[in-house]
Order: sequence, then C-alpha cells, then structure tokens
Amino acid sequence: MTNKRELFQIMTRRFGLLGKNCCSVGGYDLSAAQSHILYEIDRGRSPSMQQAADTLGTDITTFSRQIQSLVRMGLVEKSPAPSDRRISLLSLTTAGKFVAASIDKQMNSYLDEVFSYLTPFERETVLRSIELLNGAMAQSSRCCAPVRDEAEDHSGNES
Amino acid sequence: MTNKRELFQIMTRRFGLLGKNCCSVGGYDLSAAQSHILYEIDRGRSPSMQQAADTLGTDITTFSRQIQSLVRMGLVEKSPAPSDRRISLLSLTTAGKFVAASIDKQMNSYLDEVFSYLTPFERETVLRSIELLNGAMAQSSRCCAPVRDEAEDHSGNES
DNA sequence: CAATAAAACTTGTATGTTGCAAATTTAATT
DNA sequence: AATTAAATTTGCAACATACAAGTTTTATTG
Repeated sequence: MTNKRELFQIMTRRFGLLGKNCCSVGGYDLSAAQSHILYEIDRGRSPSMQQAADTLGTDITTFSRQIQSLVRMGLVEKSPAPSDRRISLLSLTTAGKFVAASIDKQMNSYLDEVFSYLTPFERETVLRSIELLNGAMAQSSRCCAPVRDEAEDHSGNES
Repeated sequence: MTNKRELFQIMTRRFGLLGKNCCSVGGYDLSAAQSHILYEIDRGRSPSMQQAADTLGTDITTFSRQIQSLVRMGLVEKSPAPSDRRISLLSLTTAGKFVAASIDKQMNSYLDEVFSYLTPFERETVLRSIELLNGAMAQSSRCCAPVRDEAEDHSGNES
C-alpha cells in the first residue's frame, strides 16, 4: 500500500490542480507560475532576471515575457542595476506587495484547512517530512538543481 | 523556520520542475501530463474518456486532444464501450505498457535516489506523511475534489 | 414510434505558453 | 579600438488550453 511512486503521483497531481487557476486577488487573476514569481521576488533580495529565472527553473525567454506581463499588470518593477546596466533588478510595486500578501493569506488559509484534517502530532510530522523531502530533493543530482532553498553551492558549476 | 506556505511553495516548485521534460523512453518523448495519463490508464480499469479526464482534473476537450496524440504515437487505444457506443474506453497498447513500465522504473529510481539521502526512519516518516497529506487534501473542499486515490464517494453527485 | 432532450466526445477557433535562434544593449578583455 | 561575453528581448513556430458549437448514440416522453 505504501507504493512510493503512487503516493508521489497522486500528490503531484493534486499540486498540479492546486495551481490551475490559482489566486484571484482584487481584480488580478494570476496563474500558478505568476504566483511563484511574485513569491520569489517578494522574499528575494531584488533578484535579477537571471537569478529569479534560475531559481524558478524557468527558461529565461519565457521568464522575460512573464515579467513583461506582471509589469504591464503593475505588480512588478524592473530597474537597471547600478553596478551593471545589463542587469534588471526585480521588485514588487505596492500593488504587487499587496497581491503577494493576499495570495500568501489564501495559501495559508488553504493549508490550514488541509491540516485541520490531521491531528496536531500528524501536522508536526507532515511539516517535518516536507522539510526533509525538500532537503533530499535539493541534494539529488537528477532533479531540481536550479531550485535552492536558502543556501546551496555557490561555487562554479560544471566539472 | 517551519513556515507552512514556504515549505509547500518550495516543494510545489520542485515537483513542477520534476515534470518539465519528464520521461524519454526509447524514442518516445512524453510530457508530465502524458505521463499522468498513461499512469492513470495503466492502473485504471479501462476508464472512459470522461472518467480519466475527471480523475486527472483536465478539461475534457483538452483531454480529447491529448488522447489523440497518444493514440497517434501508438501508446493508447480507444474502443467503444459495448454497452454504450458513445463511450470510448481507454487502454494501453503493448508499446504503451512498455513505456508506462519504463517511466515507472525511472520515477522509482529517481525517488530511490532522493530517499537515499534520508535515514530509514525518515523514509518511513516521509512516506507516511505523504499518505496523510494526500488523505487530508482529498478531504478538502477547496481543492483537488476531482482527484480520488482509490475509494471515495461513488454515489450520485450533485445535491 | 417519432420528436426532443441529454450524454460522451470531437472540432473550430482564439488566446496563451514555451523555447530555440537571432538581435540588442552594455560590460569586460586584449 | 576591436573582440568576446553576459543579460535580456524579440521573431518565430509548435503546443496547450478552454469555450462554443457540432456529431453520434442513447434516453425520455407524449
């Protein structure tokens, strides 16, 4: 009954659905991808396009257009880096911060509901497990390399 | 540090990446969506288009075309149900079964690697937790309603 | 039993997403 | 000053997605 692949297949599918038409906030209608971008910019320290795209594992050209949308929506701002004007630093506008906070609230509310079906002990266990899982995935060579939580390798890559 | 939303955000992102260009098997190059479809047909009991689309939470028109692709690739077969010829029952061809098995092997191999970074105890805990999480998500009214694990309601729906 | 409604799919079409190749702008090297 | 490289944008061309409308087959109903 504890088939690893099956458990992950179901979970992955659920998360896929979760994102479908993720997050509507006061007139703004965001996709899951856009929500991830806002999240990343919000918590990042004014990431550049490259950095953000890498972190999210998105092709830079696709990312460029996604940012264009968010800028057009008035949620994100791009400003050339003082040190190197090729680089665009990303930040949230006031509206962007509001939307990000709102999505955060929605997500937490959803998660609270899901967790309400668990006992306090199970909640602890599940959270701890996701932490473990994220750590393990981060170490895997086969997946998710571009995704880093907080600290990871920052040395040159390639052999 | 144990911020629920953050943990889920990272995990979701990782799973998103996981699926990016999921699974290449002997010339066949499948998307994550296609892999989910094969998985579902493989373990399902000759589901109909409707059933499979519902289970996967995909719009039926999109699903129809996805199946067309898989049929064109020679991985899936459609046959009219004897009892009702409007219904198309889905099944895997020999090639489809081979591909599904192969993906299963790849996924398990990947998961084995990820789990190798955990202690045996942690592995148990994580698996159990995903089980709990899947169960909890299934109960949530706000998400994932169409996704069912094994048994769920099979009574008439609607009020 | 014929007409009407409904169910299960498919197709038309319009819009959005994705990513490779090529262009653009700015910086670093020689 | 010329060449190379880095960060980002744009030109495509292929795919994905979903609403509306159409097709085929089955139920219902008077």
